[in-house]
Amino acid sequence: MRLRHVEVFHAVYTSGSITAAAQILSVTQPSISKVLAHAEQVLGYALFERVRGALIPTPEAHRLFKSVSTVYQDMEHLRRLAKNLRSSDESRIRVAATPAFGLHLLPSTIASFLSSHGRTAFEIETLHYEEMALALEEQRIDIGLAFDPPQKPGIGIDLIATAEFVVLAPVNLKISDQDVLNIQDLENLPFIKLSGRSPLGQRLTEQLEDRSADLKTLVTCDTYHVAKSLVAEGVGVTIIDEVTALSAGHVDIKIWRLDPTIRFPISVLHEDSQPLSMVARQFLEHLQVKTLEFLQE
Amino acid sequence: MRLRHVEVFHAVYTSGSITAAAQILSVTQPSISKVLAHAEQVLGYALFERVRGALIPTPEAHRLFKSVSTVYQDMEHLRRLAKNLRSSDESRIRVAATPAFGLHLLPSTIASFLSSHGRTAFEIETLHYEEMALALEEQRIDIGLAFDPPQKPGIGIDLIATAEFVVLAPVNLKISDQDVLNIQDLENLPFIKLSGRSPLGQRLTEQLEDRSADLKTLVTCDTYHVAKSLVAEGVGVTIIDEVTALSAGHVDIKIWRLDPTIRFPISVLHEDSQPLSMVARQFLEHLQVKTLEFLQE
DNA sequence: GTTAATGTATAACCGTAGGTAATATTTCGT
DNA sequence: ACGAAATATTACCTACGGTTATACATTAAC
Repeated sequence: MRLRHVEVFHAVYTSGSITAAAQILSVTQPSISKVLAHAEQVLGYALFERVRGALIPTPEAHRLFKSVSTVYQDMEHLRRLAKNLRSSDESRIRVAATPAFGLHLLPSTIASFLSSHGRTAFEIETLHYEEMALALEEQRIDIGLAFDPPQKPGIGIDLIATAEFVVLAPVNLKISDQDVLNIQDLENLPFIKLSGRSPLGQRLTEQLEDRSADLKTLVTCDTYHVAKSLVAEGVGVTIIDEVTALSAGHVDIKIWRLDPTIRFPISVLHEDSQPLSMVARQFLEHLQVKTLEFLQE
Repeated sequence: MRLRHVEVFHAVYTSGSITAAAQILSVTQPSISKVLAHAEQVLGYALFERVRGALIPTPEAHRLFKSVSTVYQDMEHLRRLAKNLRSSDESRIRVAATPAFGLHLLPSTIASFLSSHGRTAFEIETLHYEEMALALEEQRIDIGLAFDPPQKPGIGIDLIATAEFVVLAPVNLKISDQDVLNIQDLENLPFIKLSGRSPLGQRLTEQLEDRSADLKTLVTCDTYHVAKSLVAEGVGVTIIDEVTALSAGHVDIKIWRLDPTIRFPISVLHEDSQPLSMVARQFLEHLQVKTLEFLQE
């Protein structure tokens, strides 16, 4: 069984038709017909039942598909990695960040870094954590910036700062006279919750459970800026990371500190086996300074 | 990057030489030279440094190798699966069992099954659990027989019996006047421990820790029959599954029941998506009956 | 029932990746 | 200096996977 057989089988199985598979793989239909027939011949059994023009996968095809899929995906992964290894430009920094950083802190940091380090090229992506780990493995990015990322073999994590959760509420909503709130103060207000899918959302959910807070969750979302916008619209209150909270555009919103505080790390991710370039390390220094400044406001 | 590039790169990287790689892949040396050169050409960077005849992997090669390995392994897995799907003989039963079952209970069960079901063909393998799960996925076997197997997606587990741990001691060793022992009775004796690598060994280790038993472990081993042989040789005492304990050849060994008992399941594994043949289901019936008989002795 | 539309199979042809054998070249050990 | 061992180069061949053109089968439309 050749790789081409795998690719063709995968395309035919997922598209359900030889003609469609041909389009996916950008070749002509007879080519697919022939390769598929050849595959069935070397395997010794049929992969599809040709019944009245339609292709129906045989039981064997169903069994094969799972394994074929992983081979196919791994091969894609390998191809991307191989491609990204080609161009290693020491004066270019490829950064990925979660949306929380990407929308404000990272751009302003890059702007000030560029003013002192003239000709450095940047590539920026906003990714969620899972894709970030993959992008690092594939060498598509040099550095990732995220809250509280889970450990992964082959990926190094450097702590650059810690931050805390804060409460966001519409500016006209009077919750308390104090400048700090505790979770109980929020119990009767409409609450906007961070999804448990992200590491940070998970950490918050755990903490809320530990403190047996009984919040009235109205909306759940996984991008922190969305939660912030909802608050600005007056939908309800939320508990959110400081970085998003302090980002530009917080008219109509009041920020309260939380008591007791819930802290979390801000970390930089990079591939263990790939030493960072000199510029990249300088940038990380700069990022740390700017982050600390930003949080002190 | 074609699959052939992956195969050739993998062979050269692992063998460290083009000539050796050619032997592994059963082709001639010039072929490898050419394919490797072609791979480097399409990738756009060198994979090996040709320094005085020797091939030294470049940093890029090291980075690629990990991904290449998984593609390679997945492809092997797929090829075996594809091959095993070819020949599905309804009158043949392919069974794998851990050594504990394989050495006595399984052979005697098959013998008695054959006397009533004339022309059934059997294929038997003894495997540890991890390989068993793989063999099921690859359709190399129809049924697996194991103690307390961990759940795995796609693999069904049927309980056929439960058994308990017993103490084995050399026949001349006087431990207690009772017919049952508790763990504390073993505390000053040389102990032979089951490795925590197998599910059963792990379960035992946990139980011993829960009961804070302070045993003097002299030898650790992962095949239960080895522990039994060590006891027969007078090396020490062990706690072992009933099935191994009751297997043939237990002269020189005394079996004690344990109090309180530690029970564990005996289960049959099979692929969820692959319905068992009629004969296979009859065999499982038979196996269950024989197992229960065996444990009642 | 004929026709149009859509999808698959077959035929004839072709370029190239990947195989061969034979030979040159390089480096190491003695 | 020379033989042994590994890699590179050359010339050649085969078959896999591509092409176009066309035949065939099934469904939908009228």
